[in-house]
Amino acid sequence: MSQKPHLSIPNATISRLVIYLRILTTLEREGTNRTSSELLAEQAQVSAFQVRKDLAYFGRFGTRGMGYTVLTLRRELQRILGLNRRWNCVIIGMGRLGQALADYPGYMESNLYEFELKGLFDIDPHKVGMQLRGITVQHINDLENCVKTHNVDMAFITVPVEKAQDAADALTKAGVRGILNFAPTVLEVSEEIAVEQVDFMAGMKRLAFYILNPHLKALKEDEE
Amino acid sequence: MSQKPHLSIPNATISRLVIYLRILTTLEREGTNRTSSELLAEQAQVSAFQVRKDLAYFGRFGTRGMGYTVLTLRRELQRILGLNRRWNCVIIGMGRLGQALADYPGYMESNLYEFELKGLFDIDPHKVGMQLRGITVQHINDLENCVKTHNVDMAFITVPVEKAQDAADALTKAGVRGILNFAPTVLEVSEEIAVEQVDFMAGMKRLAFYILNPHLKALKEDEE
DNA sequence: TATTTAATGTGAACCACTTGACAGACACGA
DNA sequence: TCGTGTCTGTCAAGTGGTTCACATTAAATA
Repeated sequence: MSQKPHLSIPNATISRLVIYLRILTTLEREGTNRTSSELLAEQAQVSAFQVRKDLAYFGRFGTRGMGYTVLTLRRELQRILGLNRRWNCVIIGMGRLGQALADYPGYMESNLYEFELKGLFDIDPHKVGMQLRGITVQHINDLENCVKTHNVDMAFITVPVEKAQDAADALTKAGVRGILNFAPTVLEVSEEIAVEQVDFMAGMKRLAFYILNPHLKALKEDEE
Repeated sequence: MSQKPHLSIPNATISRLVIYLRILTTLEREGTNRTSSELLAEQAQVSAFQVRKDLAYFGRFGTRGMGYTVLTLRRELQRILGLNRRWNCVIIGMGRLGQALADYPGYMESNLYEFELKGLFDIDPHKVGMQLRGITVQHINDLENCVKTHNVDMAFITVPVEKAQDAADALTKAGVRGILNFAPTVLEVSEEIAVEQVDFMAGMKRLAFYILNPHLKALKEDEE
């Protein structure tokens, strides 16, 4: 029915919802109509309890005795995660990683379009003016203007680590509501701005630890 | 003193250790000699209790009344995480992302060298033979040979999502002990192989949710 | 050497998340 | 239409991680 985020929802639940959605999208593409908490659990490598519990935070989506309709549950998860609307994005930092992200073809992966790049930014005058996917790289000074005119919701920070906090500050000032931070540092931002971290070097280091300590095998994922 | 991983150590603790290590490395570079749980906590955006508890899983590294010696604690964390040795790595999938990773300059970031690329692989004959950072791209069939001769510890999977499980299977067969998976899918691998996920699209989707539900502001990180 | 100060290390309390078990509800078949 | 089987939704129990308070210990100073 309606969105009813109770008192609190585990962080890990959100990560898993993203995984369930991915599985459902694949099932749908394969032409499967029905599924169950058991099957979803197997694919996501969690328990069936967990799947049902995760879904229960947001409502009732199945029919007892029958399981879930793939199409319906996929739609519901998409709605819950906010992926039934378009999210306007910008990239800050047009180094190698920023360019790769700008060129990434998979932003509009589902039937409903999800993420759209509205601007590319760098501080280096040599980078300004470059064209990527039909978008011209602008100077960081023009960020605020772009955010206002295009209603930008979120930004990806792909600048060198020592510039990441500056980028976050500029984004805050410009009025962005969420940041996906690829720089290996903990950003300081105001309460109202959501931050998610994507850090592959940290992943490598965790991996090193778990290879050395196999008995502490990761019990769950999170993410990122 | 010695590594003494008790019964179990929280997953999140390992993620935080990586962050503490990063902070200590920066402090050291800035010439700071001493620090405290309070200061580390502030930088890592966790509580001082948490810092001390996390460290306590592995031993005693500070002096009461004084705090921690940056140099010592940095070394200890490096040892705990297994970053005082070299890790031999390969990349599977020489698409855009694989190439960017191969070209990444920061693998040897600390005084002790940590990660070293020993091979690059792809299934596409057009990619085989390419040179990146002085390494020649090989066909996936030569993976096992490379793993054996170079004592490869871990691999990065950067193939398209539908090929990721095949890559994981090949790596398992070749005898790799850890996988950093960039493909948006949950890999099925044997118990003994550690897997860490790096998934920026999942990060974007979580971000969308948290922008829509600001009151559920992420209380901690885990990265992924 | 005694005293003071300061910040660690840790056992216990607390809280949140996961696991479990089962009642409830729906579809299907007779 | 009634009975049966099945799988969801959820309340309760258990586990694991975080928070807390404080005793402990080391350095500095007189």
